[in-house]
Amino acid sequence: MDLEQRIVDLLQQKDIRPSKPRTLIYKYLLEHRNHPTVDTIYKALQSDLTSLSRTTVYNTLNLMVEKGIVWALGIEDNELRYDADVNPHGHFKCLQCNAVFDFSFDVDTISISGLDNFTCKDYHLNVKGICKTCKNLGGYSS
Amino acid sequence: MDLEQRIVDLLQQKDIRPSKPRTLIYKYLLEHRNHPTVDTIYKALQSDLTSLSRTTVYNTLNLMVEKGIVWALGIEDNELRYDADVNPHGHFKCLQCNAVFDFSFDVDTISISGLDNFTCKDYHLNVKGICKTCKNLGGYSS
DNA sequence: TTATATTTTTGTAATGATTACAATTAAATA
DNA sequence: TATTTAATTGTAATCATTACAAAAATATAA
Repeated sequence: MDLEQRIVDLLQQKDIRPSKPRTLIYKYLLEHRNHPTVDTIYKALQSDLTSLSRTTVYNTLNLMVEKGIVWALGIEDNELRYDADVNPHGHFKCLQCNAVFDFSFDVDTISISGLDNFTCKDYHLNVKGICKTCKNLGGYSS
Repeated sequence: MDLEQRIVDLLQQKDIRPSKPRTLIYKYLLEHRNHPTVDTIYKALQSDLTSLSRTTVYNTLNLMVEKGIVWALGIEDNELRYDADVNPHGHFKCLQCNAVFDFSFDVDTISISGLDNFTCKDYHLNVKGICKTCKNLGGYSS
């Protein structure tokens, strides 16, 4: 089964009617794991779907976040970024070069206190610091 | 030593000149741990400092975030919230009542992969789910 | 099929948080 | 005191996001 069909199946399974814009937007997210913004997605898809509206990108992403198949990331604090990976995972942001790196962590190993009897659905770990490359290049004190 | 003086000392130690607005804003954050917005802080301090400008609140918070004594939280996705607690800690957001709860976790117990040779400065864990109260009240399926 | 109802998409206008900027005020230094 | 520097203020601009109504597409019923 090809990718397009698998996307259609997933959307239907999540009660999202698989229209052309929705399928394309989700496909873009699957194929671009660099946490794109609404504008990036909108501009990238204009060649495939000339009639596409920016509002549709917003509507679609909001719907998918609501249905739990997309994450909205508050990495930058002026605009949201989107991620098709909804498994527990984290984002490291380098304070020097501002690059964002994905990393994985094991939820079960975290000893959390203060959430007894809470139902936890998704975990998102944000870490800030200096990435390997910037460390090697030097120039950052402390 | 009283609170005011301890705030002045902290600010000076962080190379922030302890002006009246800055001291008051930081004091407000210390005494209100409910992740206030810029507007909440601005309105609350108007009675103490009638000349206070919204821009000053923005400038001050940005400065303190930069100096590492305040966190900017992307809990709501339309506006930033601020937190004087800069120790590793997490925020739980209830998907039903939208309340935000602080919780603590032990950084050292997390098994992270993908950040070898990265310098990690601060850790922030975001969890979404259903809080204890909403669970007891029921009405949320799945 | 055809008609009707519902959902989706679109484009423009409005909203609202945040920043830019220049003028004013306050504080530090000589 | 005079002078330089830093902080504060208020207004205007920016820009991501949402509201809304019209148009288009899709589903349902006769």
